[in-house]
Amino acid sequence: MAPAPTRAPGTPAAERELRTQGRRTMAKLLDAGMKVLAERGYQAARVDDVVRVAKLSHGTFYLYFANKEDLFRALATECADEMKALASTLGPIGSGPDGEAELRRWLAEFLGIYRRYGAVIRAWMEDQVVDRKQIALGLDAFAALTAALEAQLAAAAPDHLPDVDLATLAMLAMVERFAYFTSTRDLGVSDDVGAATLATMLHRGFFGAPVPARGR
Amino acid sequence: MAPAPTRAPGTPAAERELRTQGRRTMAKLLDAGMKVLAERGYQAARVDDVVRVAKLSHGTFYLYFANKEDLFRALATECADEMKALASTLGPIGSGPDGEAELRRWLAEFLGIYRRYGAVIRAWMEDQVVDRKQIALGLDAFAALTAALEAQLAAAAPDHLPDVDLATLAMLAMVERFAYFTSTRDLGVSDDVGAATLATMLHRGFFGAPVPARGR
Amino acid sequence: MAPAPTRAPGTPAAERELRTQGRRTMAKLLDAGMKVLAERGYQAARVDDVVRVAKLSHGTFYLYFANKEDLFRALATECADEMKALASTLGPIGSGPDGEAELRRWLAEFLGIYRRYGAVIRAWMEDQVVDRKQIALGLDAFAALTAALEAQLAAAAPDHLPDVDLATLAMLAMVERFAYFTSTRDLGVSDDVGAATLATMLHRGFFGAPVPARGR
Amino acid sequence: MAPAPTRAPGTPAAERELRTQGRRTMAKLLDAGMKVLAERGYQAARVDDVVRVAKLSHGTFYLYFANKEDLFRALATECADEMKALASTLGPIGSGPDGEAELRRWLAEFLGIYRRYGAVIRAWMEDQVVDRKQIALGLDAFAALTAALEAQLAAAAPDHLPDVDLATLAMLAMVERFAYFTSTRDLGVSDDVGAATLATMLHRGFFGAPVPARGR
DNA sequence: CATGAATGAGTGTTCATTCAT
DNA sequence: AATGAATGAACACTCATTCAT
Repeated sequence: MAPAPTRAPGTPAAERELRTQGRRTMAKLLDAGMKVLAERGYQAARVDDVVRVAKLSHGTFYLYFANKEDLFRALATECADEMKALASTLGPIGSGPDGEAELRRWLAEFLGIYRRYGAVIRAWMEDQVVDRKQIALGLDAFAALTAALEAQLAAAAPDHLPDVDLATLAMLAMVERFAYFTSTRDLGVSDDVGAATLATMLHRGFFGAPVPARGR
Repeated sequence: MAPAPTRAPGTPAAERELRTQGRRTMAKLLDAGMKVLAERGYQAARVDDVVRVAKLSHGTFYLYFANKEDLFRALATECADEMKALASTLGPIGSGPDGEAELRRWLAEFLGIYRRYGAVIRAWMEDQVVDRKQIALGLDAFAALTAALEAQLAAAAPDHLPDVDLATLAMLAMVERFAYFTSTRDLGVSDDVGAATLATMLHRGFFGAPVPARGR
Repeated sequence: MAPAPTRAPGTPAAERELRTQGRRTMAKLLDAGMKVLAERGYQAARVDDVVRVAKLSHGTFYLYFANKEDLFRALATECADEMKALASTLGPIGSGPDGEAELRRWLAEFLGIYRRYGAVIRAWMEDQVVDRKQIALGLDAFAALTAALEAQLAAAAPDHLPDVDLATLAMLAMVERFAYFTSTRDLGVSDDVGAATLATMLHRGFFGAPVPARGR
Repeated sequence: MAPAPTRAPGTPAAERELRTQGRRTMAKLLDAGMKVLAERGYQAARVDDVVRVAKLSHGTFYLYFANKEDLFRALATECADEMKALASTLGPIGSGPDGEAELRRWLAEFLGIYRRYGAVIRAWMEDQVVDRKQIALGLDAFAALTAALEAQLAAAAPDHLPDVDLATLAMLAMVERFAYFTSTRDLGVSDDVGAATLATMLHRGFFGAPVPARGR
């Protein structure tokens, strides 16, 4: 008899149960949000842009998200989840060819995530975010990556690096910027080539891989 | 007092001749602009903030700059000049201790510039800038740095790096992010310590410096 | 199931014939409407609130009422009917104890009506209503009350009051506000006590009842 | 030399020092606010309406008030001040002609205040206000009036009233509603006539004034 | 009969820029 | 040379109402 546990319309959809169409609309908004974030950046992203890209009306947006922040928070959560999952997959990186291969594989995966969530990651790195919860999500995700990398770095290069913490930070920064440049500037660098180049440099610079003999 | 050469009020001061007081006011605005840029970031910087920090009125601002962009353009010009000057001072970087020392010196200077103009450099790196002229200024400045670094990198490591272009880009990115983190997050890292750490890593990772033997 | 008499969906139910369930739904909406009106007031009452309280969907509302106004008009009609019925029951109010008793009885009944329809009455008194038809309903209902009171007042106090019209108005206003305060502020005053107090004051102030001798 | 203690533009004017023109504009906004409040009521009052009446632009409004609430708070403060001042002027009200005269004088003053601040007073009485500070202002002002009236009522009629608290409340309510009706409905009742009628009724109903002998 | 979804006009607020003094 | 004041376009968010299922 009771007409089902419907929530108040107007309640952002995170707390409602969505039907097929509702879920499709939500996905449209998330996609559009990601697109707008990538194009305009965090501060300049307008709800207007999002709904235009999603081909929906202004009002519909607020049927699914409490406000602009809420949409970005949802994207940040997705991204943080992916990054933490990625962090857990990093295997040992010795100074030999196997180590470089593992590094290459891992970096390629990172570049893949960056292709979708780059704008979110950038927003974290560049301190564009004001919202507490989102900052926390970012710190969390980065902490996971840092921990994974630092563990391998410490194992591989116990003493030739002046400061493992700082080195890890530098590595992460370099990886992120590299991903940014190769994904936004049209450098014509594929994920695979990018990952390989980056892996080589990092392997030598941080993990103690030997530099091939000069000349020949 | 001066009979003629004054322009109509509203003409940005760049094209007027300034007396002592005028120059002082202009300097106040530039300083305030830099401060606000550093605190708020490019997008969030408000003319309001600038004039409040400069302790001047709203109207005065537009006596000296045609618009917000114009102020930031002026700051960008200053910054580009410093960076190009810095680029021209980079000496040869061999794989020995002299090379590392030169690298360290140069990086320390860069960190110094970053301390004042970090916000501008960041705005360039992070594509926050929309204004064509500013983008051009940034590309120019970065091109100078890139050229200087790439020249030394090519001389030092003719063939052990897969892609010198990309490697240079990665280096620059790393240096900038490193500067950013050490200058904004309170990591308690002095310019000197930072430059030393960074120099060591770069020297080994890019310039072919040998890694000290493992263990001992 | 019923072959013909159903109207196009969207036609407010006032003009449709309702089955058992339909009548139940309508009652739910009216109840919810009254509740929301009481809590939020006329202007702030949202269709959203009404359907949430009624545990029905947004669409359903418009199956029964043409619009928000329509619901409130229905409530206003109910209330006006009750008030007019009440008006017709007021008996003579002499300056003796019988008069006071009659006044007390009548006021108690009024307080009862106010308990359910207070929000509607208040909306009338406070000119919150914009809708012509509702205003007319209110004027009508108040006219009935006024006429009844004025008749008794004129009979009881032919000449000691400066202006019978104005006095009646003042009485009504006082009664309404009294009902409002005692029903919303938690003054812990029961309908009976309230009616008694009010009756005493009105009886003396307007109907010429003697004030008991000072002292005792 | 120091260019004066100017505050940030954008800071609501309550905290800035205003020049002649600024003060004029502020007054315009306050007047317009009062007018709109009276016409539209608290909830329906739009900033748009206020600036249209004041013949100012939208942006100007926010130069003088932090937001809509802030304007109404300013009006409420003015009103509360007037009411508290009025409360302090109420003299003894005996059951003789002098008492009635004092009551009449005081009521006439109240009606005067109501002519300007009626909309604010009504908003308080009718619980239209949501803002905490404004509610507090209203309670304060009403408490002052209540205390003044109650003191005189207690002195004049120590024991013939069933409940002095409730009686005071009823009196106040009646006075306010009376003021409301005579000031909004076009009843053609001047402040003086209104005050006289009201004074007579209250004097007899509450302060124990004798009712003139029936008939003659 | 009922529902979830979508819409768009309306409202409060911010901020770069112009103007009169 | 400097200032206080005014402007209006842009943007976030709400809510009565309509529609497809």
